[in-house]
Amino acid sequence: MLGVRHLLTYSVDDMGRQPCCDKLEVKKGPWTADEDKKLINFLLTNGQCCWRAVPKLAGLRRCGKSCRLRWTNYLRPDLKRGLLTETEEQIVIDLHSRLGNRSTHGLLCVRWSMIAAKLPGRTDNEIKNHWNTHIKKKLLKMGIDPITHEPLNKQAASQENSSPASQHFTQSDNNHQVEETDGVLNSEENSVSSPTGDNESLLPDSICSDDSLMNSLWLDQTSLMDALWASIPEPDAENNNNENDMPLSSWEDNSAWLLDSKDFGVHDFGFNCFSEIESSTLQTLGMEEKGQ
DNA sequence: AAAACCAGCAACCGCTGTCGT
DNA sequence: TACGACAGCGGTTGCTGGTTT
Repeated sequence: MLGVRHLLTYSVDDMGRQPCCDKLEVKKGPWTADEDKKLINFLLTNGQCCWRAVPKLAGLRRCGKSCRLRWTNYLRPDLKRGLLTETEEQIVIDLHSRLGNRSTHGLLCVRWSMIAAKLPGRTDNEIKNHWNTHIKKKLLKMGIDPITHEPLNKQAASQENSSPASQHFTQSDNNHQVEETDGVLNSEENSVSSPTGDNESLLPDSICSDDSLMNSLWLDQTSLMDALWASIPEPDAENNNNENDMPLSSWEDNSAWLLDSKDFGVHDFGFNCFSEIESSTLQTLGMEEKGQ
């Protein structure tokens, strides 16, 4: 880290928070194949380091943040490409029902990163996009509110009653309805793992306004989540019947999309064999991070 | 054939948490 | 303890390609 950081020219005048990049000279918009090539070459050679220094060192006129995003969401070799499978979708829906709408100040807040962590090769951005474009509509079509995961008709009825407290007690019933309707969600698990109700929106105002109580609820759920995640199978293990979803055993397998890329070839990156890089790169990444 | 509309996705923006000094 | 740098996260935007009129 220090090795890279000393390359940056800070001065006393720089005191105060700097913008993450020089807005005037930074390029925005879609990445070109050449930029991708530079970034990949740099990261494979040097490993991930201080992102702010990456564009400078890699010869890119990009914001460090932009480089990180491009790498993590698109260029990372261990990414899966293509649409989410049915199994993956189900996991996303299930986790969303438990993690979604977690809010500290009444703001919508979905833990996409936590969901993504359970889907190897998928990024939070990808899952978020897939949710907004596909799953949301799917659920609405099925008559399920994508935010609360309650059946829409039931929600409308409870809204008519306009009693927030009454919503809290409809959760387990709703889960059963979901199972009866489509069989997608395992409602028994849902109800067991969410004894307190998952969504703040389902809780009475009096409870939501009680910080200490909400904290304890959250802590309970956190431990529950640990147990839950341990019980969730890795999607790959289940998807063997799907030809598009064969388990990818190695970096090389996961990089198939790179080999197929029409924009640039493997040799453009300056290396010939991904498998050689797989171990060395990962080692480098780890060592570089430690060494910084 | 052209314009309007729509859906999907990549990328950006702003905020927050963490770490180092 | 305060402050700045940085990485990471989630919501939003805007571009692009496809479809409909």
